[in-house]
Amino acid sequence: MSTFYGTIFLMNSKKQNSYHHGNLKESLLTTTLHMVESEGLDAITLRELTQRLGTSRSAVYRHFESKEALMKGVIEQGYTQLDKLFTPIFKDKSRSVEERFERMSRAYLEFAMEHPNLYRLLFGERFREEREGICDYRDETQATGLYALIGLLLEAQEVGIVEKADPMIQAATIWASVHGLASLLIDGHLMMSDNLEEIYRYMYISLLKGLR
Amino acid sequence: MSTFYGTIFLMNSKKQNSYHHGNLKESLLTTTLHMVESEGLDAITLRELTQRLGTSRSAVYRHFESKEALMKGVIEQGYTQLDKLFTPIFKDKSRSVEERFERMSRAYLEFAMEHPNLYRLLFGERFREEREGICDYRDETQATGLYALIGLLLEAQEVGIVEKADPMIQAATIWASVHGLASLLIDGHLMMSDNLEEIYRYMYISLLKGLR
DNA sequence: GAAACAATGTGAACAATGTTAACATTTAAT
DNA sequence: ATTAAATGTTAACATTGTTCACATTGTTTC
Repeated sequence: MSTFYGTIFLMNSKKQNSYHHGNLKESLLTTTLHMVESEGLDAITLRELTQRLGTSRSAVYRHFESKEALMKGVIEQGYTQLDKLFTPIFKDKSRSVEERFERMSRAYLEFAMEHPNLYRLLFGERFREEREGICDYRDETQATGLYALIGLLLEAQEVGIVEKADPMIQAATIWASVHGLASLLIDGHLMMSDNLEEIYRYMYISLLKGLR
Repeated sequence: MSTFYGTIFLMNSKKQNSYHHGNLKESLLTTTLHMVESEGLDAITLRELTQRLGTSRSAVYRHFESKEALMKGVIEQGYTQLDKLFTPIFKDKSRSVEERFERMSRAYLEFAMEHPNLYRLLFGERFREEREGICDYRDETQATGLYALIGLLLEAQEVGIVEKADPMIQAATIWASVHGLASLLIDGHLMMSDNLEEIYRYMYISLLKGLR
């Protein structure tokens, strides 16, 4: 995912010998996201963050009410990145429904495993309040949540590879499976990295089989 | 789950007018578990904890190397409680395999929803290191992890309601589904408490259907 | 262009947290 | 009874997020 953060270093560097940073708010969001990804949620301290940007701690409070408000902004950025990653897969009408399904679940799991810290930020136990209003699965414009999955399910129902039933409930079923596997893996509950592919295949196949 | 903590109040109260507490280590573990359950992980501070027990903060360090070591002890207690809850369901040979399956998954989900904070402590993102060595699914004596589920799956394969395949992988598939649903629910990703029963039923049925 | 104002950044302080070290008290062992 | 070990206390420390008074820069208004 090098494309995600390609512009970081330009944005982070403070304008030389200037009192004002220039675009501190943006830099704060981007750098925090970067730090979360590479070092985890616990590594985020305002001191470390502002030190990297060459500003003082209290400068943060000119742009965000609190650290949590900053994190809320970072979460928003994270979901945007997710959308950018997933929307093309969902909307790629050149591929069959089956293919899109397969690619979708794979991409989801891969994202979780390649960016465990970011995944925990977006879907984990912390920042539940900060997430409110950001990740609404009923928002049609968001591919992140359940909504895009529902569209795909409706197509799948037409093609006949998924039984006709409430797509919302089917989407929840699928999301639960994939999110559950991702969570168990990145949080160290399933220590089976050797046969991960096997597990994934079995889960994916039996998942579709169960929905047929 | 009132039975869990029936003895707390006796154990927590300090021996009157005595320098030594009596059983501080036990009280620390029990009270912390209680606090986690009722107020969440963030509410656990050594100050609040020791104040409730009538001791000083630093007394904790006579029994635990650090706060994290204390939490590790609490996690151990939590898994013990889970085992006590689940083992009878697993081993109740008076019931059919189907019944035990159904009761098991229900009990798991109910536990997560009734004790979300405790569930997060045991299975969430935090305390991954502290969990190490405690929750090993390969330990035959633990009903908590995958092992008991594997036993049940072998029975189910005999009866014919589950196809013959690697039970470890099947167990991972089931656990992922149930854990995924539980996590999404308690962390506010599925705001559908009204039709929760419907979702659960659909997921459970399609899960079994997929494994057949 | 100068003055007034808003936006943004700084430095010193604060309270809350986990942790440690030196000392006190009780219990157990010899 | 004396000594040693176990257990608890007090005072301090470093780290964290946060706030407040002040400084600097950018923008608007006349």
